[in-house]
Amino acid sequence: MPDETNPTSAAAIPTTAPVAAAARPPKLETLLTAAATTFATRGYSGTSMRDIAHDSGISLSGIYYYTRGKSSLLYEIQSRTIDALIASAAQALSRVTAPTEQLLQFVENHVSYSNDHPAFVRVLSHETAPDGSDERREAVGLKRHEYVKVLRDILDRVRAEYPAPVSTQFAGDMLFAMMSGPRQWGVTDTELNVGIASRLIYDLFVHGFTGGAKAAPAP
Amino acid sequence: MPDETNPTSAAAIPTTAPVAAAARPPKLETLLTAAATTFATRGYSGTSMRDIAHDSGISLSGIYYYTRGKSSLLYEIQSRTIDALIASAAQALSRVTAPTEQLLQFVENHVSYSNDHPAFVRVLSHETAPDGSDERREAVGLKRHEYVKVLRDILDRVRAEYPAPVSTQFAGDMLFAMMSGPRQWGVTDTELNVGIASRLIYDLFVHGFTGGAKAAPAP
DNA sequence: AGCTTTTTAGAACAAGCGTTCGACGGTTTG
DNA sequence: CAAACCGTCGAACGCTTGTTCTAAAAAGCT
Repeated sequence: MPDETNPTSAAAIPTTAPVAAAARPPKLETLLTAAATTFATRGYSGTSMRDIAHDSGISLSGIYYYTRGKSSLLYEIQSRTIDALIASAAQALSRVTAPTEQLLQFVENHVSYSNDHPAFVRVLSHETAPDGSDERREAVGLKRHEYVKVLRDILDRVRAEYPAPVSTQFAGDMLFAMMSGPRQWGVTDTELNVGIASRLIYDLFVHGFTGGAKAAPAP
Repeated sequence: MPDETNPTSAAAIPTTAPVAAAARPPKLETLLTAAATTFATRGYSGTSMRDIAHDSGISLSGIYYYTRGKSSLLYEIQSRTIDALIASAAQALSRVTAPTEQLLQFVENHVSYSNDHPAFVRVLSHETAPDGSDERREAVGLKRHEYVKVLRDILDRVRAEYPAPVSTQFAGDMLFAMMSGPRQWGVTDTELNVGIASRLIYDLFVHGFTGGAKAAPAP
């Protein structure tokens, strides 16, 4: 009986495994992916366990063998996603040292991860469990804050080199808004290359729409 | 029997209305406000008609006297909001002529309206009816596009005066993302003055985080 | 006063919800 | 071979959902 909070699944080591063992992902993975996709499109409350069962190919009651329930599914998705995001960012940042270069790395990492796992990131940033009353919500919130803090520290270091018209906190939130967008309003073409998109966001955020030209309207 | 699609409610003109007639808003208004607030906090699917009944003080069945059903409630909220947003923006823009000044006016108008009616704007930008299959969804989408177009035209005019590193469409979406944020990530203090907040967004968007300084990391 | 129209609300409806239960076949263990 | 366990699923449970029905109270009119 596997538990969803199992750290690293002490599965039996296949010493002499069958040769043609297809390397298909374990069912928990399939389940979480299907759930994330459905949550992302229909919303948490708009998704029924029967929807997830249908989309994942697992029977309704079978889901409860792998997870404790609907809210646990959401928690697991959000928890894994923010963990992966933090780890991925840390690795990306270790490659450069200059503040502006680290900023670009952070943006590229976030955009890239969002592009690879759009459903998971969307569920992380847009959904919240109405029922899942626990310290779980706070646990996710805490890690999210940790991730935000990483960005803010970078911005502080950038600010030390160049003048900034707004606070670090405010600028950080705005940058997150840009990176998390756009599934709203005009909906910019999502198929532009990750590197290019990251660069566009970076340039717009750092230099502004007028590209650093001296121009301000009278208040 | 009032109809929700009634254009301007041909109510009887109170020629000699009772003197102490309390000027409390008509019930439809109360209903829509309560529904918008609940939709904004619990989400469309997470909100039950009984929730709305409770929050509005109107009985469950009484709601169906004023509206056709749940999805109609959402449509009415979104439709009224985008209409008001367009009208409000048009009026604000008529006050100035210079492109950058119009841009600031647009931002101020949007932020101000979002501050006055946060629930309505949130429902407009974040919620969508899963069931409300109709030309209604497209009707709202069309008007939304109209509103987006206003911003893009302004940006085009700004671009004619100053060089811009990104496309008008992309920049417009990013600006909307900034203005619609932040109910995510770090959650910037929402209680800062509307005028100041608008100015911060404007400055960050136009001049960038480095305030127009010459600085770019090596790619 | 009566009569008609507008507005309210309790009760009930079928459908869908999250979750649990008990049993099934298949593999591993003794 | 029997026993224990693992993974899986159909069926059912109690409860909530959006919506409708019916009737009674409130308001307007003559």
